[in-house]
Amino acid sequence: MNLNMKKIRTRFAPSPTGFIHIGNLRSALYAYLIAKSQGGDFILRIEDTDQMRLVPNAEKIIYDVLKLANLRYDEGPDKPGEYGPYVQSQRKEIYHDKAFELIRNGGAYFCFCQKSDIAESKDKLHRGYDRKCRNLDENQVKKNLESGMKFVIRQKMPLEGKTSFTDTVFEQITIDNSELEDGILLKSDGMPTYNFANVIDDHMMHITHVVRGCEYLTSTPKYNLLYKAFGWEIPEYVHLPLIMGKNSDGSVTKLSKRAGSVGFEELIQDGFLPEVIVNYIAFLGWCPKTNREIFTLSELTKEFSTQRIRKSPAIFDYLKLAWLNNEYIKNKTPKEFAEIIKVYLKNNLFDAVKIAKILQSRVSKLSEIPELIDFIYEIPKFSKELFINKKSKTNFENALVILENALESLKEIQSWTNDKIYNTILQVAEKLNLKNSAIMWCIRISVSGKTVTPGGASEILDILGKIESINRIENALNMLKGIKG
RNA sequence: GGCUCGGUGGUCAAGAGGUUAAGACACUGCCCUUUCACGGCGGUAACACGGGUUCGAUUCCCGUCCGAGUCACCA
Repeated sequence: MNLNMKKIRTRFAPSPTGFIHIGNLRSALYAYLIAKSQGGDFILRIEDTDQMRLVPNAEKIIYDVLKLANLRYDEGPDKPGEYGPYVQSQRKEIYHDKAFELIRNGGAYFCFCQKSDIAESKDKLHRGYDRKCRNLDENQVKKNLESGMKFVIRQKMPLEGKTSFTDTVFEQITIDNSELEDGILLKSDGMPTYNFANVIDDHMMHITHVVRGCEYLTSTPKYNLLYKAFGWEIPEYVHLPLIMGKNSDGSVTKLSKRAGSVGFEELIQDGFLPEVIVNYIAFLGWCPKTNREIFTLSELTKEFSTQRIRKSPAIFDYLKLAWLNNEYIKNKTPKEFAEIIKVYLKNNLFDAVKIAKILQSRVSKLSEIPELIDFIYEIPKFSKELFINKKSKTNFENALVILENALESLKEIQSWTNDKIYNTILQVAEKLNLKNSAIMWCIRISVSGKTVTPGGASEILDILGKIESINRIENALNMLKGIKG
């Protein structure tokens, strides 16, 4: 790194709306990666200037999500730094001062129009505010202010010319100034709009790289005009391609509550591992030089480069996320996985590590677990038709013989281990001159009551233990004999 | 509608002025097998369209079409 270069500082600036959706989190991730890959700082700032949308407890959710995702910030509301406070509602005075400074230097003006008036003055094409107050004479402004009229402060846009800037990802962007509205900087409740606060804060917090979704691409010239009006240096922009969701009608739109409905916490609830979500979203809009797809956060930090960020949007794919989740699950030791699935187990009467082992290759979302293993805790009522299997050639008659013989041999087993159980079953098959799978099938049905189970017959017997296994097989036998068990 | 951006299989996504246009997910065939998975080996499937530039364009340029974003006292 060039020693003359400023230390990189990026920020994640969410609104406390009660949840963090995946698109936001990806912005946070990239901001983190950009800073950390070059030894920079990552800052958290809460943008709570919309008093109408405040959600109680929402700040905590932000902290929790970042913690789970392991995106550690160097400065934030709960981690004081040099440029606080890091919550916008606590910076009201700063914005106020800056807005007035802008009025003094001609970059902004008071507007006394009512919201309702403006709505009427808009033409059919929604061209925005008609700039009625832009040239109010000073005395009138003074009078209005003194009489306590509500006001708003608007940015004074150049009426002609163009504004361009260079984005790290999208390169040169040019917008006609005539497209720019005299947007509101300070609202009538004294709070700044995002458009104003983000510029003030990014500058005052020494943010060097503004990383955000490209929905902000076309409003960036407005911000640059603000920087210019203050005489401030414009930061580097890294606008990210949008993450899209598929709607039920097949159309594709920006990921939101309506489309795709993915919040980070929701995915966790669903049973996706936090590190998997991070790994997956890193690959939505970026990829490394190689074909490798599994990366830890610190590996991503080493590999990340803004040069490889794509411009085109990506659709969020649950299926691929599920695949990745399963890859991670398979890579864990049974003991590690047992720890993770603890909360999904009904009780601890059965060995969690053994259960973990049979689940690892079969689970893509943790939330699938209870249904997969319910039979362990309580065997469901099942029909004896389940004993009929074409492929293993089992039917009521031979099932009866199989179970009787298996029961006898299993009872003999002293050390109840998977290997021992497995070999015993093979011996039964040999003795009866039947396929292994015939014996396996009948036993598995007997102890699980299901045609599809995680794990095979011997693993299940191993988990259930000798007493429970024998008991279940006896019950099955009775059922086959027509005696109600 | 104006403005801005984008367009490689269904999805993610490499790629390069000349390639048999990678890889992954999904789908699918076979093998393995103790059901289902896992694993192994295969398969189907893509450069939106039309003009240029060029010996040669999917790659560069222009137009068309399609898609998305934005146009709030939301961020």
